[in-house]
Amino acid sequence: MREKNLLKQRILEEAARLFVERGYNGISMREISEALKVSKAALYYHFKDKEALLLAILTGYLGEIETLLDVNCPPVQDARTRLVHLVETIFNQPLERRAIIRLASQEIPSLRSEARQSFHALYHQKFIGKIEAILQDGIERAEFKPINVQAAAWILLGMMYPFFYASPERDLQPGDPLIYMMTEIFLNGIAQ
Amino acid sequence: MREKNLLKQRILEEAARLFVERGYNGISMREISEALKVSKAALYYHFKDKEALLLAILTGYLGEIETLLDVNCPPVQDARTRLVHLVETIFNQPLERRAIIRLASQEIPSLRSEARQSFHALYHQKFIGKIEAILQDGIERAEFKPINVQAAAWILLGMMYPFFYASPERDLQPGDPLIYMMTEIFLNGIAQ
DNA sequence: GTCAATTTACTGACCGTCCGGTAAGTTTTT
DNA sequence: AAAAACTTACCGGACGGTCAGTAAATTGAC
Repeated sequence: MREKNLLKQRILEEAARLFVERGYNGISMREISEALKVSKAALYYHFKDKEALLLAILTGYLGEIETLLDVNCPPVQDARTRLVHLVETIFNQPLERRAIIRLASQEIPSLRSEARQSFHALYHQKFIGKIEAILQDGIERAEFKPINVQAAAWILLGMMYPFFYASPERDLQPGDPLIYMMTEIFLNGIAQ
Repeated sequence: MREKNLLKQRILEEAARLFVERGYNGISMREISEALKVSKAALYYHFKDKEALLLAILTGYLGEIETLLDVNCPPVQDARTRLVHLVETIFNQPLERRAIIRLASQEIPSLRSEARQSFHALYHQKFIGKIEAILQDGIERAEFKPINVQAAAWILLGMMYPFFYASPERDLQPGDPLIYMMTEIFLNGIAQ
């Protein structure tokens, strides 16, 4: 039982790396299998098809980030503090993990419509919705202006987006002053 | 001469629409030709290969936006005004054109390395560089804090990024208060 | 504890389809 | 007539995906 599903985990990691680098449609199953030095059919033993592999990567990461956000931004503080912790939580993730957030929003159109709809709901439930909830809470506590929470969540996410690209100069380490700057810019903008 | 290159123009428009919708690697030459009701080979009469078609779309739009920015944000005003006009200029573009900015940053990794490098330079020269120049000017005029202009340009662009996706609710019309809000958030954040 | 039966975790060969791209011929414009 | 603007027919190869087979691990009857 100790080493069970070792290959499955390696497939998830390597495929995530490659999809982030060159996009879902830019990577073939053959390339993934060759990178792992296994047969292509081995991928299909662990995942029904290519789309299932992508979905496993995305939903797996969404689960991770949901847990982290629930732990780091519980609704027991003021909304400002919670937003600061949310941004910090995201940038505490290594760039290769963070980049999966970009992969998700980028590759949603690549999913077949059934999977697309259900994944879109999950993405909102486990990630975007958390941001919107904090913003809504801040408005009700009169910490923030009565803004459009959906749009505000997009804008906050958008500010971070450039730092979800795998590139050394965009790899902000925890504590980088730019993270602080981004948070301040946004919070000052929406503060009541 | 009147109708010269009529098909070429239609190819550029239809391919842009499809690439924006499903990505460069998600659209085949056959699909583009079928959408235009011409043969696939007709595309190859006007464009050397698929990559040349993508590059023509991207560089064509970069040329457009460069002209617009040079006209609307000349270096004869304060940096704040120029940035306001820059954001307005972008949102004066119809969503389907704006979305090409996203296409560019998204599909740069899909280009073969030679084209990738030269296009990356062009992208900087005609677009990102303009934003950085205004920011640099604002810093020198002591309008803005002495920030990292490259990162600040990314953040400004990032804030707009969610509105570069083709979706009705993200289609900000010129004059939408959200545009004003975005600009204010950013400018307040970097103002000296 | 042994050993046959079954399940797990793969491999190698192969499938039909679609891909980007081309060569040669045909129609249309000048 | 000749150049421009296509179409038709085709190519080799890569694509996602499947299938039969198998070595190794696990299980269960005795």
